[in-house]
Amino acid sequence: MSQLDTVNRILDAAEVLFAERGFTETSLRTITSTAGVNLAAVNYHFGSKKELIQAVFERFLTPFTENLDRELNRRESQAQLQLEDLLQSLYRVALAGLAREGRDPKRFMRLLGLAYTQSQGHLRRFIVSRYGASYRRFAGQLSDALPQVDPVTFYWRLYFMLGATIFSLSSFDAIEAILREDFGAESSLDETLARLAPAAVAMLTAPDVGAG
Amino acid sequence: MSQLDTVNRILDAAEVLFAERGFTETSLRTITSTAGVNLAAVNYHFGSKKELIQAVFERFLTPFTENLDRELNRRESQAQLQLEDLLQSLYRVALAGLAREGRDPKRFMRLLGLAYTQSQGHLRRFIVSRYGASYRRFAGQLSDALPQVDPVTFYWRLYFMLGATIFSLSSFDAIEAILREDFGAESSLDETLARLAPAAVAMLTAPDVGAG
DNA sequence: CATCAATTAAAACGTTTGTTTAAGAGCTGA
DNA sequence: TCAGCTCTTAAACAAACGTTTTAATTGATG
Repeated sequence: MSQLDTVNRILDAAEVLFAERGFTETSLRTITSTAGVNLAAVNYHFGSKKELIQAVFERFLTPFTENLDRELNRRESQAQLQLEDLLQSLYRVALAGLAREGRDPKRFMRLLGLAYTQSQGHLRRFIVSRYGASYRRFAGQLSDALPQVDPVTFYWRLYFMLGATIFSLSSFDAIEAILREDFGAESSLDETLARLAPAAVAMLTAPDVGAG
Repeated sequence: MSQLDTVNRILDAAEVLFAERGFTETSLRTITSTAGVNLAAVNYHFGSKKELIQAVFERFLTPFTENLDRELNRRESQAQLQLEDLLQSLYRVALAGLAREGRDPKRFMRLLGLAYTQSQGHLRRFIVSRYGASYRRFAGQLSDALPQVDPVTFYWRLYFMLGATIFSLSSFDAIEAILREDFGAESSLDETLARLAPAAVAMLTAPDVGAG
């Protein structure tokens, strides 16, 4: 087993277990025994548990933001500012790009949800410093497509949209199971994104009552 | 110090610390030293850490659902099915009711977010079994106010709405700090709810493209 | 084949965790 | 006043945690 094997086996196991249980609830012993490697391998290859967590996110977020940036470049050169298209860029191009590389987009959203809600200060700092530029660029193009919306209102709605997206997609399997039981209706991720995009657009473009 | 004092001091400390750090990241020793009581008091009065977590939620959710049920009763007797009013019931009556009883609605939303995202199976079961009826009743009235929306679409949008609400309100302080820095605009919870309600309405009533 | 660095392995480290125990204190009612 | 119950206290428990150490093993290079 080469070094690269060991590192990837650890990342694979950690990614699945973190998404299932959270960071604190997943011990290094569970990760290493699932991966079939020695306990000390984590500290040897990654340094610490914190750095392993960051590495798991790096493996997800780097291709994701690369896909997103490519799409934002394409859009910028064409000066298109269609709102629904922009969300489709986020939802389809970036997520489908992940899927094409063999990474589960649902697991990605689940991890992203954890990054927001589990109070891991180091992780938030890591993500902001590493991927904050792409996020601000996307938010900027989104804001440009909504010139009629007051900036403060826009940013609140951006967080509403993020919440709706991260929350529902990170709990996708649970919600899907409930709907399947109650309505016998199977839902795919693509189908859910096709529901989410127009709902998000409606929320972003709602008449601004100008609270405050 | 009476027994009731000890119990309440523990609940007060646990509520704040859980909301700040999460369940696993908060030790019983931190809770009891913050509360100024003996370590063993938690196991004596509550039985275990899990039951303490449930007790914290019970103290929040019981008055919240009571307020909500009262409002739903009032609406049912009047046969009003105005969508925006219904959300205002949830947002203002229930949350403002909490505030009137001295309980911080922001902390409540933060805890509710944790309940969804931190994988505490026992807590989810506790909440569903105890407060599921009120939730289904609210969802039912909301569904009745949207007769034109396909049931499966409705339920997905319900989760989108829950996500937007829980996510943005549970991170209220963090978001507010960012907006204050970037725009110098202070945001109150009431103001944010006044932004959230119409955004949620717009999302729920968006044209149903009928995905699937 | 011998050498040397990189990697793996097993074991132990010191902390921290939730929980339990056993003794003490404080109050109540007879 | 004293028995009896409730509650608090201090101490200890075993288990689990992340990390470190030291030795064995591997694989490439001279």
